Amino acid sequence: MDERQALAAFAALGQEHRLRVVRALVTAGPDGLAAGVLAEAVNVAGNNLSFHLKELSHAGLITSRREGKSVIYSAAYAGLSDLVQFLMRDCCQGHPEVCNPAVAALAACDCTTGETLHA
Amino acid sequence: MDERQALAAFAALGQEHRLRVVRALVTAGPDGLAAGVLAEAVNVAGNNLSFHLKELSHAGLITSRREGKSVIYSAAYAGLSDLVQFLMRDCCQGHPEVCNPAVAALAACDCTTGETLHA
DNA sequence: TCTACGTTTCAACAGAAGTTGATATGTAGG
DNA sequence: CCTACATATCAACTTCTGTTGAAACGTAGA
Repeated sequence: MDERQALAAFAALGQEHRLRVVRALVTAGPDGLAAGVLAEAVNVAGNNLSFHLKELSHAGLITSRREGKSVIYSAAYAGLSDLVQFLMRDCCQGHPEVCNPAVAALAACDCTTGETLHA
Repeated sequence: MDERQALAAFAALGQEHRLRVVRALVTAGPDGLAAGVLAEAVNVAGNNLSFHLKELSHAGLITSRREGKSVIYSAAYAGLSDLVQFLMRDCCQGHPEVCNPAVAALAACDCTTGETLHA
């Protein structure tokens, strides 16, 4: 991920409705949510939400697929990871005092499979 | 860190000059950089930079201290960590497939002291 | 205290971003 | 094919954000 992509991703996440959409989609998991369901979840008009979804899609943070009449959106887990990687890369330029708290935070996250942490 | 703070932080990082400032400060380490030096580094007029620095400060991403005539800015490592934690917290809502790539990315970062990773 | 230097504040402007309502596309069922 | 439903697009408006130039503040040395 280069600066331009990171910039787009951060800008996308720096908007209330879009941040809520991403959180809702990440929570929803790989199955994702239909645009209409999302619109209700974040309380945004459908046409307006569509605008934000396009923006998030361009930023590489979400993906979409059609299922019948609905369009299902889901979190782009790879994109989110890349963004974390970008932050980590920045924090690692010889100054471990930034990274270590993040590592500790991640270690406290119990969703890890144990393959990498808790070894 | 609550949503409002995360929102402010993401919005702050979603701006070219501010992202460059943060990267420069993170790279510079705890000693930080004077406002004038930063202005040259990111090629932004002093008064304009001051505006961005205030914004980053409000977002909790940087701190400042006066040293003689200069004002020295440095990265708020705790704030950056909190932001990472916020992303991690979101990604951990029962869906390890998001978290694991991030964990792998962090594991590849060689700035860790080895206390948490590489165990 | 006067001057020089570094930084910040302010008002004004220009441009971008978000919202809204109307309209269009695309899909399924009768 | 026609209708109903779900989503997307478009143009217009409003609001927010970033930039600029002028001026103020605060600090250090003569």
